[in-house]
Order: sequence, then structure tokens, then C-alpha cells
Amino acid sequence: MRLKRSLYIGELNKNFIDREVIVSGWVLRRRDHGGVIFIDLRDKTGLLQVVFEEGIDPQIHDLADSIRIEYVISVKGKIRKRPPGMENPKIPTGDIELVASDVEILNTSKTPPFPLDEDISEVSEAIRLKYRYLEMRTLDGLKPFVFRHKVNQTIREFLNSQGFLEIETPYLTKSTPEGARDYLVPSRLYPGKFYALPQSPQLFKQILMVAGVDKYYQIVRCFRDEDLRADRQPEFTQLDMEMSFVEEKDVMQMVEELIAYLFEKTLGITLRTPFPVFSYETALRDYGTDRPDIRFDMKLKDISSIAKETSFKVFRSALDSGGIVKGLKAPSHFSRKELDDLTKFAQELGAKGLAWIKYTKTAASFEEKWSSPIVKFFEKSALEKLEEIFDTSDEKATFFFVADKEDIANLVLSELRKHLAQNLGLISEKTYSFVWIVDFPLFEWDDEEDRWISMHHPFTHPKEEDIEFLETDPAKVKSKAYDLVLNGIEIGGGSIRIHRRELQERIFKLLKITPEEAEEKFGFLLTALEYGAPPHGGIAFGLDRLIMLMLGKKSIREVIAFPKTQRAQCLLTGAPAEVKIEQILELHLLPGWEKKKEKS
RNA sequence: GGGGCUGUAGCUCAGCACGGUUAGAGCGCCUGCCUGUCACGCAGGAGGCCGCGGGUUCAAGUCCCGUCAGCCCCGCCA
Repeated sequence: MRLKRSLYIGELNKNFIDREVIVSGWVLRRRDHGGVIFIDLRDKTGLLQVVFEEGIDPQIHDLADSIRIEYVISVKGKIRKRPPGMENPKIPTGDIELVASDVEILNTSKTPPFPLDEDISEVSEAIRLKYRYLEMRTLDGLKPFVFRHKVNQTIREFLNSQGFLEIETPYLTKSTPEGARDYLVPSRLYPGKFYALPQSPQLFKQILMVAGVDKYYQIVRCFRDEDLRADRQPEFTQLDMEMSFVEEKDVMQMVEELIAYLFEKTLGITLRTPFPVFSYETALRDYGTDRPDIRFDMKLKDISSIAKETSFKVFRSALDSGGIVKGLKAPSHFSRKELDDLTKFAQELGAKGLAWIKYTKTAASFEEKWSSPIVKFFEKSALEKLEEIFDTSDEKATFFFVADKEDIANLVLSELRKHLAQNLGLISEKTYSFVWIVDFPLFEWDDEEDRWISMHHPFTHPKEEDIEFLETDPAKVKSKAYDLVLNGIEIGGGSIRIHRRELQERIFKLLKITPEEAEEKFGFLLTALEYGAPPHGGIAFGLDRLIMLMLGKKSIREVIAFPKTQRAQCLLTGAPAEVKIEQILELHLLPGWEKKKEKS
């Protein structure tokens, strides 16, 4: 490299006029006027117009003539004030330019597969991922990653100041039976044995509490071999935290301070704390989901008691088979086609249908207020009760009802609620609405496995007052768990953990984990609990999700440098890929590996 | 495992319902001209396995079946 960079483009301003500088970067655009060639040079800090004039040095001018888009060059020259009227107000360096006296072409470039000088969000994601480095090289391409870097630093800054210790935990660890599918890593030294990549550092951080660390955090990669979504990657990053000698409120308060600090420092947004707290039961009752989006109202209402009084068979039969009738009110009327589409939307989520009633507050008579194929099944008193239950302050409204089993009604209506709010423009995009969900049930019944399973994970502490019901009425037992939800997306979840071996063993027993299995899978934890484990609890955040929401992105792939596709491939590297047979043999992955080993 | 959308030039897309000459557009690319442009301009040019395989047909980018890939969703999972 003959011409060594003297500064970044972003550092340049009028004060540099008449000074000689060397800048290095990529050619964004070039405008060849024959006798004069303009090149817009880009580095990660900005854009600068470089001028090659024929009169100054014909040789340099010829070299500039061969320069193409995305060539990597260093240019030496004097900064000059642009001639009057030639300024470009669109860029920060628009009132100056670099008059090239020397240029070094450090590398050529093929023509990029997509233009790097304009908005590339229209380019298909597959191509962007294959050439991720080109996407990142564009003017704003690094923005999400600069932001992410800042988030990480701010989190560390805050937690360090609070006395937290960042400690790394292993990636090659032990498979655990509960939770998601594990990614397995075959052991070369122990034929037939496997490491698992961690779904989270859960057990390690608990053991760190036993070790007296007191406050731990880690920004850590986690791995789960499940199907992907816009907000789910097989490897993702958690902000993992754990604290000793704490109750729920201590963790929640620490988190609120952290989140408030983070939003203030990185987005300049002052959040109102404490965040609202909903019980699991309330969330399900009012929103149909344990991750409610509370940026808008439109609460769900149980109208089973009204439905019971109607002659509408669909409602009656749902109630007779133990279901419920639940509904919501949208502040608008809908066309027949829109109603058909909404019905289809509901059916795709599992509803048998979607009942609706159009409501016009200012109609001439009571009867004319109500319009629907099903309104004939309703007595006047039933309609009056609807008016009462739903606050009918809107001029026009439409009631939607789902009659089904409770969980289906809740699922369908919660999705419908989001869908309608989005379409009706009820959601203000710039709002950040946090809400805590607490008082989760400790267990949920799993029909397939015919046993209770942990709603959170098996190490979650039951509410003290419910411990006595563990064996007699597991459904009644609530947990010391808490989820943090932002704009309808779960961004974090945690709990106070069990810190006594006896209680942990009781839970395992309830989960139909035999003592032998418990010893084999979690023996190290049980042993640790016996050596003076302090009360402790913590939380883990989906950091990718949080950053996605902070940046208003629709997918966590936008905030991950090299993400996987929905089919879990890396389009850049081509992973997963086949490996040499030798590698497979060495890992004892083929049938008959034991024999092969004996022979060798 | 299931449902939906998409796949045509380097990129973004039209053409497909109703099969029929040589498959188009914009941007980009190449060559030439041009000393003040900044999405420079002007003139000329190159560039296509219409995702892949099979079928129907005199004839398929267009119709049918299968398959692959990307995205969104359900299940699963956080």
C-alpha cells in the first residue's frame, strides 16, 4: 500500500481546505466528463467527491479512467472548496471536494449484483444474504450493527455499574430433556456420546449463584433446533442475568432500570417505569394471549352468559360442549368482502367461523342499530347487555364473536385483535409499550406425553402459598415467573429458581422425571443445591428481538450479520454442508463404528 | 408435518386468466464522445436453461403434475 490513509472521510470539513490528505475507500459512483472525472468515494464514515482533472496529471487521469464502481482506492490530494453553485447539500462534505494528485488502485471489483448506491430493501433477501458483505458496505448498511454494538456496550456499562460479573459458560455441554430440540455435537474421544449446544446457560448461571457470584450476566449465543420464523433463528443471542438473595420484584426492578437506561442512552427515549404488570389470567382474559400488545385497547370480552340466552345454535353448542363465546369490538364497519376475509383469517387459525354484528349508534331505532345475519337470534335484552359490556361510544362499530374451546377462542381473537388494529391504523409505530406478565401456572398439561410439563422450565420456584398443592392440585400452582412483553412480542422471561434439593426433586417427580434420570441429567445441579445454594433468580432476554423492535425492523435477520434462512441455511457459506467420510468415521457416526474401531 | 405467496436479463418487474412469429421495460453493464457533474448527459452495443423435471398439445414462459429454493404463518419453540 503506497498511499496510507491519513483520516476518515467523516472527519473532513471546511477546516481542511488547502490541506493535503489521503483517503481510502470504495467507489460508489463515477461521473466521467472526459476531461474531468468525478468519483464519489465512500468509507464507513461518509462520502466524498474526488475530482480527477486532466490538466493536473494526465497519467493519474488515465488511471482514474479505468476505475469502476466498488474498486478499492486510496487517493491523495488537496481539499478544495467547491466552486460557487457546485455545492451538494445532500451530503455532509458537499461544500468541499478532493482534487486528486495521486491515486492507488488497491483492488478491482466485479460489478456488484445489486446497486449499492440506493435503497436496496427492494432487492430479494436471498440475494442480499448471499452477498451480505455488499449489503453491509452500503451507506446505511452498517447502521443496525453499529446500533447493536452500542446496545451491547450500554448493557455492559449499566450492569457493570450495578456490580454484575460477566462470566462465560460452555458451548459444548450436556443435552437436557426438557425444552427445545438440541443441536448435538458428536464426541470423537467418546464414541457414541454427544455434547449438546446450550439452549441457554440456565444451569450454569444457577451454579454460579451457588459459587457466590451474586450477580451474573452474559451476552451469550443460544441454540435451539426448532423451525424458524421472522423472529426466531436457530442460533440467537440472549442477555442472560442472574442474581442472588432476590425476590421477583428485585429482578423486575433491576430490569426496568436497565431497559430505561438502555432506551435513554441508545434511542434518547425516556420510558415510564415501573412497567404495568398483568397476571397471566388477566392477560388471557382481556387479550387472549400471554403476550398482549397494549399499544391499543380493544379488549376481549367473555359473552358466554349472553350467548346462553340467545337461540343461536353455534353459540349454544359451543357452550354445551364446555366452550366459551368471546368477542371484541372494532371501531369501524366492514364491507361484505372484508368480513369474508376476516372469517377466512379466523378459520385459518382454527375457528369454525366468525360471527359479526354491525352496530350503528346513531341509528333511528334500537332495531336499526344492529345489523347481522345472526341478530335475529338475540333478544333485545341480550343486545342491551352487549352495549353495556362493550363500551359503545363509537359511532360505528362491529362486534366479532368466536364460539369455541377457550384456548381456540383466545388464539383467534387475539390474532384478530392485532390484525384489525393494524388494518385500522390503531397502532402508533413509535410507541414502546412494555408489560410484565406474572403469576403464570407452574405446569401445563401435555396431552401427547400424558403428563404435566413446566410452563417455564423445571427450575422455576412455585409460589410459596401454592407449594402445598403441588401433589394434590398441580393445575392450581402458580410460579414465581415473569415475562417481559414489548409491543406484543415476548422479549424476556425469567423466574425465581428453586434453591433447595428437596423441592427440586418434588418438581422432577411431578414432571415424571425419575430419580435416576434426574440424577443422570441434572445430578450436578442437585449436588450443587446441597452445598448452600442461596435463593436466586434471574431473567434472559432475546437480544436480537429487542434490537429488532428498537430499530422498528420486521425480522431479526435484519439485526444479525449472517443469519440463516427459514430452512436454516446460511446462503453466504452454504452451511450446512456435506463433510468428508473420514470426518464421519472419526466421529463414529456410521453404523458399526464399534467394529471399525476394534479393527484399527 | 401442514397452509399461503413468490421464482422471466446482473437487479426490480411486465408478459401467463384467453397457448401461436424473433420474450419486453427501467436501472445496471460494455464501447465511443464530452472540463463541473453529483441518480451527469448523448450515441451505439452486449446480455435469457422464462427455477428444475415430467406431462398435455401441431405448438408451452403461458395449461397440468411433481420437485427445488426464498418469504409469511400454524404446529413446534423463546
